[in-house]
Amino acid sequence: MFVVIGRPINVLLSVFEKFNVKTVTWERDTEPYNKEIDDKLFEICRDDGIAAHRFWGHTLYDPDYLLDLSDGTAPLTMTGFLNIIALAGAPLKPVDPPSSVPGPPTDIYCGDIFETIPTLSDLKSYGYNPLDKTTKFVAGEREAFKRMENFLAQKKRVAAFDKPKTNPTSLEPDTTALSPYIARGSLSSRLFHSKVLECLGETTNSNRPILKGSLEGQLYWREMAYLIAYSTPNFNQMVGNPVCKQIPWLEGKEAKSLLHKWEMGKTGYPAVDAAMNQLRIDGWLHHLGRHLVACFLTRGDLWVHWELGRDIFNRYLLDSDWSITNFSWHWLSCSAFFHQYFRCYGPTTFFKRTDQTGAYVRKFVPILKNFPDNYIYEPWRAPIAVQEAAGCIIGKDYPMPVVDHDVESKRNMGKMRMAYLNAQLLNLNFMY
DNA sequence: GCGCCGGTTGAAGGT
DNA sequence: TACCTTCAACCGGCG
Repeated sequence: MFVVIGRPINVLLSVFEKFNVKTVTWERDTEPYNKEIDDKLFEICRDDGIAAHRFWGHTLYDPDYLLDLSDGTAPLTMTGFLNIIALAGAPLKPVDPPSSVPGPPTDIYCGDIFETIPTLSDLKSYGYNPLDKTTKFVAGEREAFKRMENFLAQKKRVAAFDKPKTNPTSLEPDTTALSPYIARGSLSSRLFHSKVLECLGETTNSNRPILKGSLEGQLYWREMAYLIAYSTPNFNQMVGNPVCKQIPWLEGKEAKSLLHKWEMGKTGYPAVDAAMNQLRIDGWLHHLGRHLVACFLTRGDLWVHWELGRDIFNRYLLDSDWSITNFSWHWLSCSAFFHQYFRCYGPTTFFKRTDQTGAYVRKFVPILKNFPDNYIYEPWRAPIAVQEAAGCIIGKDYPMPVVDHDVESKRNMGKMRMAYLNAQLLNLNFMY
């Protein structure tokens, strides 16, 4: 592997010239930035008489094929998406790796090119600004395969897997935690899909219903997010995004201050703060933990713009993924796909379902570790004597709640109602 | 235009 | 324990 650094088209052109390249193959990508490079490169190859072969490899299906099957418009519900999948047939199979590849050219220097894979420090001089932290996720394909095989060896767990029922407060991930490997390309979605079916004794040809919460269903959620992200203009923002509800979120100074408290785990709600601390420490957070904090930041409590929360997620998540992260923030903020804004996650109640003693909070907000169970999710309600005994005074050692959830969540439901009404009025004005 | 239905994962209070 | 209803009452798609 060579790593070449610079503006993609520029460095590729210099490599083409240097090695007198006749054929180029590459993997296509759905994100706007890569789409533009893909198309430009394809044109350049065509004009220069270089054979160009580009393939979809990151998703189960060729997104253009799925769009053709759905009249050019991506379905906005999972049910609609699965109808398209029923037409599309089985996903592409993973391809075996080649048994051998040609050796590298001997003379490889052409500008900023690394003969071995550069380290993060090497990249700092190019403006890359990595977080200075360690993670328990070891990088690489070997590790990805090991984790996948370990999970798939638990056949009952694989067969019974139902994402909404997994435990967000488990101290070890209750889900596969393969997302960093899939997002970064260490584990192919097609390989994982075929291994899951193999493990369940299923074939891609049988006419089984696909359960939305199953492992297979999860891969189809990913696929749907990619298709929508691929085919929706301005999908990474609210303005100019045709599927996104226009909602008057907080954006300025006030939003920045609330956002910072949220990011740093200082909202005063232990469940929210524990989840945000895990996000920053581990670079990973359970799906439902993400739901809790994303709802809290946006429509639930703080009314901060989802784009700001999305940026924080992308900074810390090892599995950050342009399509999926944007899709999910639409969902949680009730900006698209999900509209039942009156269903709101409770910052003091949601984690209690799976963790009555607050073990998760005690791990990730250790200042609270000596609070009794009945105050662990609302420590400000503890009598001062209890706070003193726990060695943590609320308002001094740990913040008071940044907002009153009972008041703000109700008020925000009213704001959501108004925003939806305004959207309808705008549509009417447009029509008449 | 209207009504009906389904929508991956809420909370609280039931059986 | 697993499932039910109610609460505030949404959207998009379909007939």
